[in-house]
Amino acid sequence: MEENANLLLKEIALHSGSFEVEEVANFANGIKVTKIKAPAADTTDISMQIEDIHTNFIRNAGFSIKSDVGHAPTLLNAGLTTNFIYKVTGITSEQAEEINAIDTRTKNKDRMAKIAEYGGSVEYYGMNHDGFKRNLIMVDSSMPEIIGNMLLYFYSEDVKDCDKLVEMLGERDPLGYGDAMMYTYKFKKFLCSCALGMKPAKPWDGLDEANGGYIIVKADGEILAYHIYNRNFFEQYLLDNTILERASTSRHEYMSLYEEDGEMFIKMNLQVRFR
DNA sequence: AGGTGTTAACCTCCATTGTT
DNA sequence: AACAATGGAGGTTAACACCT
Repeated sequence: MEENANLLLKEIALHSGSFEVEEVANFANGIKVTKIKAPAADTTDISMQIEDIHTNFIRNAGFSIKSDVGHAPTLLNAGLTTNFIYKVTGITSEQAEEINAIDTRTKNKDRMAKIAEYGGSVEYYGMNHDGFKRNLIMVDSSMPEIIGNMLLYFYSEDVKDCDKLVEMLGERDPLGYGDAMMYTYKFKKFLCSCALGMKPAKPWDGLDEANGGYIIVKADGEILAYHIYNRNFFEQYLLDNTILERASTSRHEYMSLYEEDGEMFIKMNLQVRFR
């Protein structure tokens, strides 16, 4: 086991992209491992029996494994479901057409900049998918608005670190709490929910699927576990190590101005990745 | 110290794969 | 067909060593 694990780690570090390691594949087949990942719908990658030495309490717990050896993994994947809708005022149809035509490599940023240049203002309006909205409301009734504002900062001001974005929320206080802590606390709950099994489109029951926590494989192969028992540490880890990402605009159909009932809107997409 | 070329890391955007 | 998860191409930026 150890020999093959080390070999595989070495090979992964050596290659980029997809490749085959025949020796390890043969070994895996030999120990009756034919699938190398859990089904996409499962958050739990591995089940372990945890024994508490203080209470002798033994239980089975599911852990989710995230690896930094290859590409940075995602915490929440983008989809049409993760689009947020914004109302845009102060932009004419002609200007909108011009803005939509911007097709630079950094078109997200550039289009937002152009809207600002033309004196347009963008304001959170709603969510694209009622199912995801429901799930967010389950975490916190203000979550759609909180994340909606956060996304707006991300796309218009080019700040992507979650911890910085939460700080900005605290300073600007879009929901009028008068208390910056509120945003940090609530957003951590959101990240935690994602980590433990909440998916955008699937109605969430609020129960933790990966009820053990996370196992993180660092880039050098070192393994560390975040147990949900230390929930505060776990949540802090998530906040400190995640960024928002711009997913494909064509694929997820966002970042284009469009008119509906004489009013103008734009969609922005949410995707969270580890850094 | 300041300029310059090279390399590595990071980003952005898009694609693929497997599942339901 | 929609969704979740992850891979990958290729450009941009930062870091570094080297030279003047």
